[in-house]
Amino acid sequence: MKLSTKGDYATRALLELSLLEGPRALSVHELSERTRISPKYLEQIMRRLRTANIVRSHRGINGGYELARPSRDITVGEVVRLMDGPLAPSACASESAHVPCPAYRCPTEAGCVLRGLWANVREAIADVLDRTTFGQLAEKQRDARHVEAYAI
Amino acid sequence: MKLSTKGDYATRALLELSLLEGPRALSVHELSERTRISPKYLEQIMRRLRTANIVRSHRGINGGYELARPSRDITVGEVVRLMDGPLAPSACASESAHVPCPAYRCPTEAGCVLRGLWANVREAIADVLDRTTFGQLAEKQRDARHVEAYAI
DNA sequence: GATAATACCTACTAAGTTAGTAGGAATTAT
DNA sequence: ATAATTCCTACTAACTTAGTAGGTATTATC
Repeated sequence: MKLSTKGDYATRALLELSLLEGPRALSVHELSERTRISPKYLEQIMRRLRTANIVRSHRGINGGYELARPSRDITVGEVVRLMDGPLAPSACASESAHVPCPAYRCPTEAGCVLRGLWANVREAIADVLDRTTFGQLAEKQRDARHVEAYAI
Repeated sequence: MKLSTKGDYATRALLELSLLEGPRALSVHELSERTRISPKYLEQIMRRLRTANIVRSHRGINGGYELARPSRDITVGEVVRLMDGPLAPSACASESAHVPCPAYRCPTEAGCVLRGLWANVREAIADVLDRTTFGQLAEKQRDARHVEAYAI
């Protein structure tokens, strides 16, 4: 049930953008330094986020990427699905990319209790990821740093 | 967040064994016919389930595999972890195979909000899979067939 | 005691996926 | 004009997956 580096890195980059004050853009170069992600690889990830309309870009010198929407309107679920595919453990239990059992690996679709189970798992994952926005994550991170600063 | 065929097939085979009346064994040959899983591949899976003490085997003619414990004492979570590894999307959020952030891919462990998120996902998945036993699944499947029989 | 069906074990492999890297074209503020 | 940027396609090494192959050990039955 592992996340790929693409999903991992995409969420990190978006969190970084969400932490910026106001609508500000960062270049891949800056983003890669802050997140320690290989710039060329991060570049691919950012472009994919752009075509999905999660970030938008400005080209040329002083170019970069910024969130296409307020961070509170971008869910982690949306991003993970984009980078890693459907959340369901099995294609037969997927909402976004359903494949009927006979076309998948099940010999018998009717009354497949396992499908019900995988659907429950999918539901549980989606419940967490679709309710979590980058706005929430950024807020939490800012709070944590605040506490840290006082603790020193 | 996909399950591998190993995890998929292992749960199918165990459900098949759980559906048997009383403590009865099935050979890999029989199991593979019922589940339509390649016998040689299924054999490997069954042996792995044996070393994990989920099934036990009898060798020689009339040999086969049977559940090592009552089906109500075998959880899906146990089986999925065995075949597919930890449930957590990220190693830093894993309970069974934790890897601290700095040793993983995070530059900064302290106050990592993403780790908290992945831990929530792990928790949600474990909640479903560790509470579901093969006894429950078998019961549901029997009920479903009952209904089906009446419906005809 | 021979036979046949079984579990056990190790090794191999083809195909697919992952996690990048390489190199250049188009764009744009200065 | 320059330099920093995004954009785009292609390539690749390493790893993982999903099996297959071939043989050994065991055991109920005849």
